[in-house]
Amino acid sequence: MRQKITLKHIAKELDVSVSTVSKALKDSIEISLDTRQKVKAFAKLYNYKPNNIALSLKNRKTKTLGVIIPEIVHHFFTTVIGGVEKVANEKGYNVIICSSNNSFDKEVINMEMLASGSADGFIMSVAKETQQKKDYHHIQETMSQGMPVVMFDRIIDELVCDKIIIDDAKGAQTATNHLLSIGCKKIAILTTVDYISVGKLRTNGYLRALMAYDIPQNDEYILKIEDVDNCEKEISDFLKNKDIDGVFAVNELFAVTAAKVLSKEGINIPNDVSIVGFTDGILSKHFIPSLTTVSQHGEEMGERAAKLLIEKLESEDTTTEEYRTVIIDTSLVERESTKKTRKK
Amino acid sequence: MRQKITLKHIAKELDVSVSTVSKALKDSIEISLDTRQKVKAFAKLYNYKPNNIALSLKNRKTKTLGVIIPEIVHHFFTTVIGGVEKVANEKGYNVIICSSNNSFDKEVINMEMLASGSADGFIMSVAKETQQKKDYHHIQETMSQGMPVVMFDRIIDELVCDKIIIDDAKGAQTATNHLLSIGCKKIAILTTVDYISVGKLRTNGYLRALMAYDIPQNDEYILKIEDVDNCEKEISDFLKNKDIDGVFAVNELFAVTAAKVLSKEGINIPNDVSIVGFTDGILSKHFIPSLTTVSQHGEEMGERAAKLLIEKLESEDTTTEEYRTVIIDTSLVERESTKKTRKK
DNA sequence: AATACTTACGAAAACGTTTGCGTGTTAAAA
DNA sequence: TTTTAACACGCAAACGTTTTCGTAAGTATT
Repeated sequence: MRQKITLKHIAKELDVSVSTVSKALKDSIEISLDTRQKVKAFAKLYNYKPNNIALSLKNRKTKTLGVIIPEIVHHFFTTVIGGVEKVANEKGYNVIICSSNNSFDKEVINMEMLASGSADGFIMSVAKETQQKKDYHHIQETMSQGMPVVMFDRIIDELVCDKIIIDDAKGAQTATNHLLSIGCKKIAILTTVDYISVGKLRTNGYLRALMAYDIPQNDEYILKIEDVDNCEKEISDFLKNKDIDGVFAVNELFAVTAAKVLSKEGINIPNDVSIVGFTDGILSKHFIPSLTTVSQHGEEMGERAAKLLIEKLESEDTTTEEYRTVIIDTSLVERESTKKTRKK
Repeated sequence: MRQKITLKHIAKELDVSVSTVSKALKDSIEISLDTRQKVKAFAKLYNYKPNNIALSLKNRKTKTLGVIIPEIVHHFFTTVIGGVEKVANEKGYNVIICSSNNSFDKEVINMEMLASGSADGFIMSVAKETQQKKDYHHIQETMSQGMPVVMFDRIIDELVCDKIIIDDAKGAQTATNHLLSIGCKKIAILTTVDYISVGKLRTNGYLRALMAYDIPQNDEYILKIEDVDNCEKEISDFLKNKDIDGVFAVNELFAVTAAKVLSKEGINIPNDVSIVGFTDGILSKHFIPSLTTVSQHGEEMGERAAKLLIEKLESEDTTTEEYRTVIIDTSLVERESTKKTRKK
C-alpha cells in the first residue's frame, strides 16, 4: 500500500531541500529550469497532491463552506444545497453539509465542530427547536469569532448577519390572490404553529390578501398543524363537511393531503375546490391533479447564499460591517389544482 | 471581533508554556492541581476549542467521512446520507457530502479534493458517466493510498472494496412475483439502459420471475429508457394500446408516470393494470393510488456503510485485507396500486 | 584582481497541536 | 550536609506546507 507522497519524500528522493521542491512545483524562477522539470516530472509520476490540511493550517482558511440545515431528506433543502454546491465548486470551495435533524443540541454540536477549523463560514437554516428556544448563542459565538454566517429560509430576525429569504408573506398573498381571482370566496388555510417563522409569515400573507378583498378573517378556516407526521387525520377532520371553495396550504405535504382527503369525499379538484400549495417539489409536479404552487427557487437561494458568503470571505477583512438581506422572488406555478383564470 | 483563541494565547496570558496548557487541559498529573484549575477556568471563560485542522495534521486523521453521491436532490440518496450521518455522529465523526451530479469529471475532482487530506475514507455511489466510461482510476488511486472505500447501490463489481447493496435482482423478482401471484399474465417492465447496473439487475430479476412461471420473454413488453427527464412521452407511446395487466417499474418516477398515462387513457389501477415500483419514496407514498413498491431501506444502507467504514478506519491498520459485501434485504410495501392477493 | 551582481538553492519560521524528555527546584532520605 | 527522589514545568520535534531571508558559487564589471 503506497503511502501518500509529500514534499519531503520528493525532496529526499531528488536530493534537494523541501523548499526547493515547493518552489519548483510553483514554477518559481528562483529554481533552475532543469531542477524544476525534474521535480515536476517526479511529482507527476507519483501523483503528488498537496495536503489540504497542511494548507488550511498554514493559510488559516479551509476553503470550505459549512452548511447546516434542519433536514437532509427534504426536497427544498437539497435544492438549496444544489445551488450552494454549484457556485462553491465554481469558486474552488468545498462544501460540508450537516443536518441538525431539527434538534437544537445537534445544531450546536455541528456548528461548533465546523467552527473549530473545518469551515470558513456558514450557510444555515435553523432547526425548529432553535426557533422555539430562541437560544442563538452558538450562532452569535461563531460570528463573534469572525466567521461569516448567511442564513436562509428559516432565519432569525434578531441576528445581525446576511440573509437570503423569500417574501413569504407576499408569496402567500399572491397564492391567495390567485384563488380569489378565480372566484374562490371561502378559502381555508393549512398552516403550521406560529413559532415556525415561515408558517406565520405565510399566514399573514393569506390574511392580507383576504383583507384586500374585504373578506373578514374567519378562524374556522384556519388550521394550525403541530404534528406534521400525523397531519392527515387533522386535515381530514378539519375539512370534513366544511363549506369551502379554496385551500391554501403552506407546504407541499399539507397541499397533497388536502387534495387527497377532499378527493376521497368525492369533491372534485379544481372544480369544487381549488388548491394552492407552497414549495415546488416532486409531489406538486407529479400528483394528480398536479398542484398549483408557489415556487421558492431553492437553487437560486443556494447560489445567492454561497455567492454572498464567498464574497464576504474574500473581501480583505474590511471590518466595514455591512449586512445584506436579499429577497428572492417567488413565482406562482399554475397547474391543474386550480381553475383557470376566467378573465385574461 | 474577538479572535479564535489558541493554546498560545492562553499560555501567554497565564505566563506558562504552551505544553503546560495543553497538558493541563487534559488533566495530566504532570501539572500541579493549581495550574490545572487556573488553565481550565481560563479556557472555559474564553470558550477554548482545539483547532481541528491542527489536530488532523498532527494525528494524520481527520475523523471525517467523505460521501460522494450522484445526486443530492434525490430521496433515496438523502435517506442513505441520513443513515450515514446518524452513526457517524454517534461515533464522533464528521461527514462531508459531495455530489458528482452524475458527471465523471466532478466525481474525480471531488474525490481528489477529499482524498488530499479532508477525509479519512469514502462512502460512495458512482456517477452514471463513470459507469459508462468504466474508468475507475480515481477510486483505485485513493484505495491504493490506504484510504478505505465503501460503495453502495451503484457499485463497481471489478473494484475490490467493501460494498453495501440490495439484491436488486431478487427485489425485482419479488416484485414481479407479486404481480404474477395476483393473477397478472402480461407484465411490462419500465427499465433503464443496460449500463446502469441496478437497472440491468432489476431487469434480470423480472425475467427470472417470468421464467419461473414459464412465461417467455417478450421484448414487446420491455422498455429501456435513456432520457429520464423526458420519460413521459416514451412511456406513453410504449404503453398506448398495449395489452397488459401489470407493470413493473425500476424506479419511482417510471412507476408514477406509468400510473399517470394509464389513468389518462381511462385504465383503472389496480383493477385493469397493477403497478409495482422500486424505491419507497415520497411519491409512492402520497400518489393516488399509493404505489406498491420495493423498499430499499436506504437509511439502513447508510448506517451499515458508515459502520463498516469506521470499523475499517479504526482497526489498527491490520494489513489483513478483508472486504465484505453486505446485502440488505428489500421488502415489498403493498399499497393501492396492486390488487389484493386472492389466496391467503 | 577586486568588487558587484546573478543564479540557485537551503535554513528556518509559521500555522496549532501533542508528547517524550530534559531540568531546575524543593523536599525527603541517608 | 550530601544524595536522591518527586514534582512541576519547559523545550523541541513532529505533522506538511509556504515563504522570507541568507548565502555559496559563479559570472560579469571595473
